[in-house]
Amino acid sequence: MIDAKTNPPLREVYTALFKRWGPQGWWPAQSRFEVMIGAILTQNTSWTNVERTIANLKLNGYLSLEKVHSCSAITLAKLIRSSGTHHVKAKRIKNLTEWLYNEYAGNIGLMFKRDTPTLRRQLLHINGIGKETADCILLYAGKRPVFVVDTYTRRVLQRHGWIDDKYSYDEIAARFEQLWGKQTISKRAHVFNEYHALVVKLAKEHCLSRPDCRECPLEKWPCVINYP
DNA sequence: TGCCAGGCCGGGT
DNA sequence: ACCCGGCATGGC
Repeated sequence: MIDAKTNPPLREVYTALFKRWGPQGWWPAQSRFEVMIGAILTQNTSWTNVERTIANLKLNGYLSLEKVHSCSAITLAKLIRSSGTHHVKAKRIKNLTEWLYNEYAGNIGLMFKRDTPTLRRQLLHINGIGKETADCILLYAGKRPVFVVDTYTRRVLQRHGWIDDKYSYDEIAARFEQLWGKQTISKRAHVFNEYHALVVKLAKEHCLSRPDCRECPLEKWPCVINYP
């Protein structure tokens, strides 16, 4: 007996989303360091505000590890003001760069030679980097096959009755990761990259702005609860 | 105008 | 083990 709760159609959902919108080209950045900074800046913050910040950092020549590491947290905070909670985020970014220098001599290439479980554990030890931020770095800067679970992912899954709200981050990620378990690492990384980006697109451009959900790519799987 | 955005931490039960 | 306030800007 297969019910949607224990066996949600996550593969079919991916197919439907990808067929509808195609590849999303995430993460929008020109370097791995830019991905890492962006992952912290976007915590509870809209991407348009982060874009402003990234542009400002670039304009002032602060989009390099060396520069960010050598400046003060106050200086950095002023530069990233448009992302909100800037004093908190300046400290978090400094924590990250300090760790990069202490652990990897400021060499991001060296850092990404680590295996995924070790690297994830290390990232989670940095104050200001939680599971989603760590996984964004692993997936979008490191091409590791980890699934990023954000609030949009939870909402979409809940809305269709595929999870209840007590599911942990790791349990949800494992559901996705297991479904592509037999694929190669690069194939999984590619799918998880596009999948997360497509969920964000679905939530932002459909579910949030159109509660009626007409033309929804997931109309084959009707919503069972109202969108929160 | 008030509410929210691609979270996370620390202190309190 | 949960629950909650704080952080803070810019867009609708």
